[in-house]
Amino acid sequence: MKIKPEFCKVHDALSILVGKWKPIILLYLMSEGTMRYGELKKALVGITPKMLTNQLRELEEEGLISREVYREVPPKVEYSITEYGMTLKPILDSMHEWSMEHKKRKLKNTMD
Amino acid sequence: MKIKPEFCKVHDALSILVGKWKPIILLYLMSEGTMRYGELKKALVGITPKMLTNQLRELEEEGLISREVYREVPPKVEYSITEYGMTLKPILDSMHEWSMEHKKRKLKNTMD
DNA sequence: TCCAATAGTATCCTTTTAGATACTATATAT
DNA sequence: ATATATAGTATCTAAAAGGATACTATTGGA
Repeated sequence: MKIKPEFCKVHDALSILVGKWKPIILLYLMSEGTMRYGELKKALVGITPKMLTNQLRELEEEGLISREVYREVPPKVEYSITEYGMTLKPILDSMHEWSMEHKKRKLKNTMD
Repeated sequence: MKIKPEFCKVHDALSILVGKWKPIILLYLMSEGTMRYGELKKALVGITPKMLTNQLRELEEEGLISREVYREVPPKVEYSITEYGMTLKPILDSMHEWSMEHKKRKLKNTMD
């Protein structure tokens, strides 16, 4: 059996999740529900406005988060996780879980 | 609460899985158990030898696959999934599952 | 003696992703 | 009239990931 990456479903799922700040943004919104642009910017230490906007747009594009603009001055924009985005939670949780074990394992190996 | 990507466990897990061909290689070895370099090369349509070697080395580095060299000519090298690598299977399976639903969803949305 | 088969390396180039930094629009409060 | 707060854009640069292509070592068999 032959295959190309484009036809690999796991590859697809990963490509939606990948981006230096995407998992963190999702996790934040999953636990907070809603956050303003500026709040996210403060929480994500080191992110540039360009990257923040970019990652948010890509997540929105996939329907994982939603963007609500309040027509005020100064501007107010709120981002929240969608119901659909929440369907990713079990996957993120199990990755978190797995990663903790992986770290332990690596530590043990370097001690031998 | 503030956070950097390096301290995000999900980010860590992803960085192990990411690479254009890594998920496919893992899935192959999970289902086949063992494959030779050349078999993988044939299966992974379009991969260059450099990339194949690179992805295999990185997966080996993490302990997810193992490499066995037979001292023969012409050379024979077999790659297999490790027991440890198999612990990723539930995660890959759920990503596969999720991705199929995601595709359906996208399709439905473009039809509206 | 020369070729075939296998599992790679080596080198150079292109594309993608991310970082740094400066700038913008606008109603409100002073 | 000016400064302020917020949510971004714009532009340029650096680093990482991936692709194309040619090359190598080895030895048993014709």
